[in-house]
Amino acid sequence: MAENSIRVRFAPSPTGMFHVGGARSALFNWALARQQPDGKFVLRIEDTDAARNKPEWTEGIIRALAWLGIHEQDPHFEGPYFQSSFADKHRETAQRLYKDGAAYYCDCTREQVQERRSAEGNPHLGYDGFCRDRGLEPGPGRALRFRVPDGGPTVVDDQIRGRVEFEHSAIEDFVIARADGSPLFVLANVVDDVEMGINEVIRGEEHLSNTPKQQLLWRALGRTPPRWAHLPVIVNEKRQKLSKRRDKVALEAYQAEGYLPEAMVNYLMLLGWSPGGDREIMPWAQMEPLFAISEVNSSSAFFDEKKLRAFNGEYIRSLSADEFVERCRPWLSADAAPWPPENYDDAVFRAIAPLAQSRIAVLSEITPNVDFLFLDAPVEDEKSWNKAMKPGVGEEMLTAALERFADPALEWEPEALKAALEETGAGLGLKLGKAQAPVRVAVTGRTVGLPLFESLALLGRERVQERLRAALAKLRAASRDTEG
RNA sequence: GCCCCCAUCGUCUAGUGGCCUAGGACGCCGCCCUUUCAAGGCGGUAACGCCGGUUCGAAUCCGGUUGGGGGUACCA
Repeated sequence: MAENSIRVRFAPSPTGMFHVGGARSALFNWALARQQPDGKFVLRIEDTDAARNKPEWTEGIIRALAWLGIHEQDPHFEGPYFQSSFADKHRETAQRLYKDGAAYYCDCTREQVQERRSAEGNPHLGYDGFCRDRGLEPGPGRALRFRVPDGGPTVVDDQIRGRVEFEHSAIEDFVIARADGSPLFVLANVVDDVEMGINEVIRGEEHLSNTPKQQLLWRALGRTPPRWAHLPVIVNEKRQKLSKRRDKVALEAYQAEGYLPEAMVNYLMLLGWSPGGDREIMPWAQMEPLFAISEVNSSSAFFDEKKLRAFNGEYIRSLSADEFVERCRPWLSADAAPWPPENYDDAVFRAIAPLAQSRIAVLSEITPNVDFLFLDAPVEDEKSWNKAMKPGVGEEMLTAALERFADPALEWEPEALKAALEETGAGLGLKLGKAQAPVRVAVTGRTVGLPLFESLALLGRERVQERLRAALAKLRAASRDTEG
């Protein structure tokens, strides 16, 4: 291990979904690791909870990281390690701390502490150090507590926040191992970081209050603490930390909607950091060398999906035609698409795709744009229908169009179709904008969509005529109903 | 309650004492282009929370205040 090279870590606990905040954290860490020839990004799965120990959770994490561009095969990647596999080391370290006198056993129950504190009139204060000097031996019901130094503060030097002081009087003698000997997060985390030679810890702000405790632990272990950096939290519209219960935080959810990883990465990097120079849309390769942890903002950032969408649209438009088609594939597949799989025609899709590319902001929107080509009948959208098929326009226009389209001399290609519809519309005193509406709804089911004449050309004369006739029939049936 | 963090347009940010009558982006609103809708072009809306100081000069430094947020477990 190159002694001076950076060793950062990303230490998620497997919960079955990958949090966007975690994603940003991972990205920041990754950039730092990649900036140095021997820099390492260590993935450590914090699976100490038995309930959080499903193998598929871990696979999900690795898959999500790969989606972001953080690949296991990259030489800067190390791991994954599993916290659970270091359990012996954790217990051993707890014992060492006890033997050194840095920690002591305590048999106070939570209730006892509460009672004593209430008696003092300070019910909100934490543990009171009752067992500090009782010299308790290890035994059942006895947890191990860290002896926080009496006087003075612990100073945390944070790369983002600067110097943060915590008075020791405000830090209780915290538990580092439960009565059953199992270690707590605060200990396990430090032991692992020590073991893995982590020299820079970059994590969410919610860990800032753990930091003085951990720094004390590093010192008690005779080690130099890492450099710390606490990232601002990502918040929702109500300015609360994003929570998986109430907010859309799963990276997988965004992926499923058709957000491109490039766009997500770009957007996430901008949450708390900026490359400066009025630049925002910037590929990862350019950001990576520019990123500096000390430039990260210290105030919380709202996760603005609208802006993410805009970025995504930008990235979609920058795709080549072929790439765009490939990226759309998951939404066209038999199990995802709403049409009968046998109706799908790749050549037709390839022909229409470029027209859709500038019109969608997330990939999943490709489906409603092209479904009319592969569905047996267009979707029924009442609002569209009512808007386009107004009396005096709908029936007349459809009738005229049908008549015009029946002319075998009419070339079935966009330009000719446009001219034809312009002409039929003019015959009814309608501009093209008005004239095309009933035809569009009859053929595609919707009032908005891809350019109409290309759509008609691709659908083919017969199917267009068929749909026009069906629409007319529906219209006439409806008017008979109202008259009768 | 206690500890800690934070504070520039609605949002993400640029800004590190004079270049700021505060720049960009998203959003929103107009206009242009136009077969619908987008895309694109042009233009507009809108911010340094408040009060004191320091200074010849503060968005930038200091103190306070207010307002947000995070943490307060034998969770991670």
